[in-house]
Amino acid sequence: MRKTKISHNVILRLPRYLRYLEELRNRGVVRTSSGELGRLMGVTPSQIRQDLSCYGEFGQQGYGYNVEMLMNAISDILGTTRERKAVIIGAGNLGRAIIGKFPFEQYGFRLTGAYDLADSIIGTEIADLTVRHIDRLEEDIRETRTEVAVLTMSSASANAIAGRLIDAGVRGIWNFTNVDLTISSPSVVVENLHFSDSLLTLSYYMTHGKSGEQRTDD
Amino acid sequence: MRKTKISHNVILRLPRYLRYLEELRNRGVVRTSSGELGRLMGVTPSQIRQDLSCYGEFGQQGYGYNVEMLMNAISDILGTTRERKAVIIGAGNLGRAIIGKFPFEQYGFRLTGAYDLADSIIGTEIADLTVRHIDRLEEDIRETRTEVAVLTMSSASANAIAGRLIDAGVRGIWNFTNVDLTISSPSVVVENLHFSDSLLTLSYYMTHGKSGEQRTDD
DNA sequence: TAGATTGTTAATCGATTAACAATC
DNA sequence: TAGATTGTTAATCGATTAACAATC
Repeated sequence: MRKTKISHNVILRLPRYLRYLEELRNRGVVRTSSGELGRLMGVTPSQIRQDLSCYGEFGQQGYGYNVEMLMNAISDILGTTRERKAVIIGAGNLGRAIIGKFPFEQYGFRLTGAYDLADSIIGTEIADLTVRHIDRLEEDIRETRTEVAVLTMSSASANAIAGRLIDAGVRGIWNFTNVDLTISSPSVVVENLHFSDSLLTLSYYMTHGKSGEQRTDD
Repeated sequence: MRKTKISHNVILRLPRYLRYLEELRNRGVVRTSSGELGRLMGVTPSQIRQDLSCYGEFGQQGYGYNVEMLMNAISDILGTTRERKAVIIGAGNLGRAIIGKFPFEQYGFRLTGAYDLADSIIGTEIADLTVRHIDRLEEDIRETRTEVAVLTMSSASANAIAGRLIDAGVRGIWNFTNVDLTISSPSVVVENLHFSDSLLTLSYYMTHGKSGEQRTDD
């Protein structure tokens, strides 16, 4: 049964399923089951079956799931099968790391431009991109019909740049800056990767122990 | 009333509260309320009060919360008030970005070492750290009693390195590699920052629309 | 004082888990 | 066929929201 409203939690688990399925495939495993996958991932078989049932039927009674098929299904659900053009704003170390190392193509993205405003960086080549001046941003986005922007510049200008991007037609923002963007347009998707929130979570669990760990003083 | 078992969701919201409180303080706001903060953040006042009540009482009836005081309280809950030594493994672009830009001190961390295995990188200086050969890892960690490691090297060696780190005494791992670490020790805390999961989530919402958005064809 | 807002208890809502008939 | 495992419905569990007495 396909659900109309799918919860955020389900969606957050999909990439993880994909990751583990990939691992199975790389090990040469052809077929799996909710039981096996659940054991591997530390989740209940029920949850896996429930999650998948939001999108259709991908298994077979008595058999389980074909690893390759399920991977393809989830990839498709995640939308990696359509190509989306992306630009990256900020070509400092973080921007360069992402341009150079992150496998955008694997997830259906294609990086078509990198922008910065430092003269020392503009014109330099990273991977096969030439860093351009940020003044070109709107023009380029409109011309190439770019849907996605990756924000790797300083937090200070994040909201201003986000506004410009959206005006130029960008529909999705992958935000590495440490601020929550204030965006009025309800159809624009923002995905935040707040390093500091993540480190604070680590700090919390180191301070308090995981899962209500009992404190013993001996 | 202080809760014994605090849910992960609550913990994930704490850094965000802190972020918004900081913004208020920077705007010169001295006092706030669950109502105001909730409007600002897009959460219910009830949730804020419930969340905070897990840790104690921080407000005053009829008044609300003192911004500075609440910030300090949450910082303390998150454990940023104790100093933790950290090393970073992998001094490529991502590692350098983090070493150079990330304000570890603000969150109670102090970066004491950077490691890599490329000869071209070893010995170079980043911020005020000199990159050392990864062979020194265990010795240094033991000597300095380092609690935390940041993994910014390639995914391939992540699990092997994690094992060495834990053997040497590391209790917390901030994992930027694209794999889930398999760690047996139950007291070791791992916080993952999987770039690819994040981008796939963006991809999902761009494909399906946010919050069950209705599709109209005209 | 009157108004505002807390902390907490109760009510609701949603997500996870368990159970099981269907069937490969 | 018998065993395994699905997809789905029902039961449980937990998290969010609402309500309200306490009180600044």
